[in-house]
Amino acid sequence: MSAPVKTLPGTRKSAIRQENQAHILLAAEKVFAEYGYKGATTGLIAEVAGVPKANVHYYFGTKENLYRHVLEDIVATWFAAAAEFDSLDDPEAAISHYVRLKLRLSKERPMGSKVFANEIIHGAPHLIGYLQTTLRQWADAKAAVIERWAEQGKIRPVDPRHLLFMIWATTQTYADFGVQVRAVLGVEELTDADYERAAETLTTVILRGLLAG
Amino acid sequence: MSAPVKTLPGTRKSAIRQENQAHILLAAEKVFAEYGYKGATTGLIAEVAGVPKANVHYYFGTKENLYRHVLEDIVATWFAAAAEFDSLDDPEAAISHYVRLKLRLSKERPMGSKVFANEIIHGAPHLIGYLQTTLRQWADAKAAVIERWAEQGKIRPVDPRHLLFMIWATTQTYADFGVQVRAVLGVEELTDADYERAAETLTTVILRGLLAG
DNA sequence: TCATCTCCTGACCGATCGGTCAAGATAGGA
DNA sequence: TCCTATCTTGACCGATCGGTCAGGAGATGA
Repeated sequence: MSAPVKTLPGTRKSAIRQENQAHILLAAEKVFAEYGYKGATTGLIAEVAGVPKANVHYYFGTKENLYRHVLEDIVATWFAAAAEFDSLDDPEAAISHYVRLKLRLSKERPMGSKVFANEIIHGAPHLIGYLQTTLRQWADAKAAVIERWAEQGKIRPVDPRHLLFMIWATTQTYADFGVQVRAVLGVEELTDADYERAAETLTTVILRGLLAG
Repeated sequence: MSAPVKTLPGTRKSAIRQENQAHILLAAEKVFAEYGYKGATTGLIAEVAGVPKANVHYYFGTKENLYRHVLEDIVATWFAAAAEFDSLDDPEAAISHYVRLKLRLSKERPMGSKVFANEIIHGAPHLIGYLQTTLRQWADAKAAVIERWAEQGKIRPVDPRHLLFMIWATTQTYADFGVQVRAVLGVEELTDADYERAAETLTTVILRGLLAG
């Protein structure tokens, strides 16, 4: 009776609401990854999720808002994973661990990686703030750790940020450019052994490239 | 009077035709890179090219056909560049040369790289044949060269294809993920010095990781 | 000069998409 | 049981987009 504020109904989290939102989010991640933001249609997302199109708009309002939720979900997952980087003092263990972690994310959540890649390629209109604040600070912190390793003689001097780009690029390529990887390897799908081989190659080359002596 | 075949008029290359097509292709590469295939509109491409929308369709027929031309242009450029890889017997010179070459392409033709990346991320519907034939054969040939290096003791044994993925990913990330790179480095635009620093880091880490001893 | 291509372009069309809406179905606490 | 908030859905709408077309403007060679 008081203020008829135009919010999405049901801010409270009913069981039905939570479950439907989760289904739609999962379908949206898949469709956004496969067709891009513009190419994805709310109708197709609804179809994949197994609900009428109006239902998608009932729960998320606009396509833009749904996309934002998908992005936030991905960023949160990745950021949680990134927290494990500096838990170790030993560069060999830390980098090896981080590379394998990122590689596992590429394998288990390729759709999320593709949505993120798409967003960045197109200028990161929704994530530019995140890149310039949170991610940059995170990278600064990691760079400090890497530089300390160099000072302590644990690794050779290296530009820490370019090293980070290197790790990100080499691990995410197995998700984002999966089709190319499969074509070159001549396989239908990457097996656990393929991923292990990738992890072995990446960690070996990078660590040998970094470690002193 | 004979066969009224429905082809695009003027297969002959008039000066006007060539110039207009070049303008439109350039604009299309930019718009496709920025907005993706679906997100790009023929109207915007026309506006960027400085011609009426009908003119775009006059020269290229469909959006799909225009996109195909843009892709072919990019693939041709990249493939021409790739030919320089095995011109050298020395792994250090060959890899260093190839990395710097790819990095220069990322710097000078980032839009093309983005269009290509977009195509691959979305499953490469137009390039799957190219990936499975031309690119795969090229990669096989390069893999043989790399394996010979290992047999000759010039480098340590390494999976040659994963090494290629590594080089591709680390160099192209400076074009495709340019926004992220700039945000982390805290700069408005990458300078020649930034690219030199990237080249130095990449070649150093990879070569130290590869070379024996 | 005339004929005949090629080029140019505003106006238009059908299809599709994001989003709305009204009305019915359902669930659950009092 | 009844009431109310939430959920569900087909039908619909305005906007936008790819593509078409008719007809005028230029160019070119005979």
